[in-house]
Amino acid sequence: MRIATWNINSVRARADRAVAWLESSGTDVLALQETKCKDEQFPHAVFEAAGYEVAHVGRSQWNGVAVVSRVGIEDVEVAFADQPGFGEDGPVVEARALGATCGGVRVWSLYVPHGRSPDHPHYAYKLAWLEQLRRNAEGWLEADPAAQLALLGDWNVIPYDSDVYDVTAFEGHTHVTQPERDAFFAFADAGFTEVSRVHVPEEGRYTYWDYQQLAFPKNKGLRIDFAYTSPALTDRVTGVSIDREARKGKGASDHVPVVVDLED
DNA sequence: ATGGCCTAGTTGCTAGGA
Repeated sequence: MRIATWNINSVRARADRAVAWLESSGTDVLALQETKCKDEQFPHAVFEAAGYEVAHVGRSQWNGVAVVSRVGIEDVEVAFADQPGFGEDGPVVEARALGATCGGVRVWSLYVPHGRSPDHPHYAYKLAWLEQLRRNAEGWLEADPAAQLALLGDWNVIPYDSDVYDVTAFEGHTHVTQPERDAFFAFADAGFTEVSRVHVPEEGRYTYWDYQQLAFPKNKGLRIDFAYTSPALTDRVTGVSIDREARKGKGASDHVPVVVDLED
């Protein structure tokens, strides 16, 4: 089975591109982030015509996450327990996490809050969000140590200095602060393995390139999209790839898919 | 090659992204 994660940066603008990629890559389950639409606006028909079922949560033009699958979708959750919210007029739970069981694997599509700047309330929200997700993940493993869990998504954290083209460009910014990195690595402490690092250990293998200033041709990117797997699922992983071909051409998302292969 | 921001809504500017 082949599973993947991709921040699509508007599913309405790129539904055809996403389905073409699903078919050409032979992907069975895809976690999408930043669909940027409400549920009723999601282009279901485009995916269904290709044989994929869709579970989506989107409440506005912002955020939005989905799981699409051709091996079934069961037990959909549109948030994790006690998922922190954000808002000027009181916290509102955003469409940033969706869980679904596909082909026996519990897949979570995750869009971690950006943080905006280290002194912005969004930054505290980001840390709280990651901590509460990690508590849930620990609980899922505690309840079933043999659970096959995949935490897939745009983590909005640059774990190592080598995961950015020039770390000095991020001084004073989010993504590289120690609390964010600690929150990211806490999932490893909880028993999960970030399998893209295992199979794609080389530096300069980014998953995101800004649209501006020829960032992609110059390979001035960030590595911020990751796949954490539980021990039982890690045992099944045969390979991981980052499909930078998907960044090419007019109309590309600024992120590319991270693909995880599992033995049957 | 891969090419000098993009998307959607409150549209002709603004917010958000990283």
